[in-house]
Amino acid sequence: MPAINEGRMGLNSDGEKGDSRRGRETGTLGKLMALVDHVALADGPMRFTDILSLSDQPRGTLHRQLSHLVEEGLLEVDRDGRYLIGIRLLNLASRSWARNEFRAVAEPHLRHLQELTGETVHLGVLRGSEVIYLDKVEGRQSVRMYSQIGNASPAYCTGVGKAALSALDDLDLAGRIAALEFRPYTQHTHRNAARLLADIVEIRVRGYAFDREEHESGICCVAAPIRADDGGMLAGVSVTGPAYRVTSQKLQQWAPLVVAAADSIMTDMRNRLGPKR
Amino acid sequence: MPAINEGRMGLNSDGEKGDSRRGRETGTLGKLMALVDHVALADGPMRFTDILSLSDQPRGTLHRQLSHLVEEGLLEVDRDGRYLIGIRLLNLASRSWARNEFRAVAEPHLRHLQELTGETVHLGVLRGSEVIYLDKVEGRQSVRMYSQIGNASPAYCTGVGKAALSALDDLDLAGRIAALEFRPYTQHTHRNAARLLADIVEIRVRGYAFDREEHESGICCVAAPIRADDGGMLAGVSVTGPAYRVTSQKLQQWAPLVVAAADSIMTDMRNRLGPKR
DNA sequence: ATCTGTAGTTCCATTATTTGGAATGAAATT
DNA sequence: AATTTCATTCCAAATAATGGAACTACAGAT
Repeated sequence: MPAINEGRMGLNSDGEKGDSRRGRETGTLGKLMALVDHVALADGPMRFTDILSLSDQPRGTLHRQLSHLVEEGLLEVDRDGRYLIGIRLLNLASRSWARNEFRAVAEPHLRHLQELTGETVHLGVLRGSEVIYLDKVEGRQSVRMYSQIGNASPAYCTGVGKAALSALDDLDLAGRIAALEFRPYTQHTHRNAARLLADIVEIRVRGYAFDREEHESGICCVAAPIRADDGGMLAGVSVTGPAYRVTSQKLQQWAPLVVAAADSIMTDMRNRLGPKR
Repeated sequence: MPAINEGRMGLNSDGEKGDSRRGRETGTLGKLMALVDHVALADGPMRFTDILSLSDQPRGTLHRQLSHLVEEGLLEVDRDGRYLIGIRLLNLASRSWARNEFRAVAEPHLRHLQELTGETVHLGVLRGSEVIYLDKVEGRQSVRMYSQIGNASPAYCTGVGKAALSALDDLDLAGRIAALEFRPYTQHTHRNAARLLADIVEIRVRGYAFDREEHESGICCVAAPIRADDGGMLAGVSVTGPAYRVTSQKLQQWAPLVVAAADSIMTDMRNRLGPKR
């Protein structure tokens, strides 16, 4: 089965602004991180002038900002003076991943779910109106494992994303949906808020979500929401596979397993965090 | 300690080429990233007061700084108000990794090297006096796949690190070594600059480096340097395995293969970058 | 209930950093 | 050689960060 990632990376993170524009300004940091985003979202290395045209800042200002980012290792310059994302980010991220408690708690359950179903299992957290994949367990180890982890996908057309959205209260949900731009990745992608909301209502009743080729043709999944105790964090777990193998019956059959895995993760989180402190 | 640089010390502490110096002139960003580092390096979530005791800043200042970092997603707060590394970093890092040209060019060669030797192959880049692992190809291991990617290890006691150091000119090398703190990870770890320098001289002559349980007991490797065209970036490739399986003979036997892989990667980089623009 | 200590948050005049227009370099292109 | 494009440096003015202190919240002890 072809990986669910690689070629699409440039596209899927493009359209939507991952998090609704907060009224708050973070001053200097916000401006700098916006630059990092520009460089991260670009298809390749960017020249000074490329960035200048995207950011509405004067030359002198931009130049110093980029210099600072490079000095801190958040960006790098290649020998042609073009800007790239720096590897310091990789280092920071690997730490954040290795020490992420939620991920560590979930891992055995993901593995178990993978063994039960034989298909790929994903763990993703909701961030704004995107899902960021925190972990992935595949059957036969294919190589491009890391490529999926850390990837962002739109919440409205992925199983994990819709499952997580379904756990939001109406107000919050409405806010995030308002920030969406519905982009037709496949013939089955929801085209508007009404269709998405109808789907989410069903998901709330059922307790689990389906994605039948909504994000990528030929890829289906069933997913269940994971609610954090404090409600601050929402996540989801899913079983994903190619449509020719993962039939509707299979999805139905796996749904209780996925829900059970999600519940186990929630329970473990509560148990681990409760007595700890 | 035999002075390779006694008289140069004054010079290279001033030299601004290597970024090993923490002479931060990045203003606000530098202070903020130092906080991110503190949180990233901690063993677990940190309370406000914990960070306060590490950073020498007033309460009010620190509070606002942390707020900004959280708002930008570089940090997160858990339900107890403790600070963690944010997943936005994971997302940025996955992009930097997926689009890293060097990694992409090297990958097939790493895979080939893995097949030839049957052991684990690493690709790492030198950053200051640390090595950050960019990629890893394992034989059949199922679990710890990306635990290594993005990790930083000291350059002076890893194969990849020593190989990369050996490609530096004397001045730069002296500067980075001056910044080192020799920590005895194992019985075989170099304890001082003299021993390390002697090793590096040998590596320069041979063209490849050994690590015989210098960083981790029971783990050996052979590594070769990868010099970037512009000299700005240095990297290394290595074959690593457990000492009981990876004997000295094996290391010797693999050395030419590792060097050949490194050379192929260099060639490919030149060919890809040259005509491209 | 009150006191006391610890942890976290907010406020605002002062201070230091960032800003941005314009001038200067440095390369390509004509 | 002249022109255009791109990148870098400078410095007065604008703005954002600073830090001391006052304030809230909560826990445990008296």
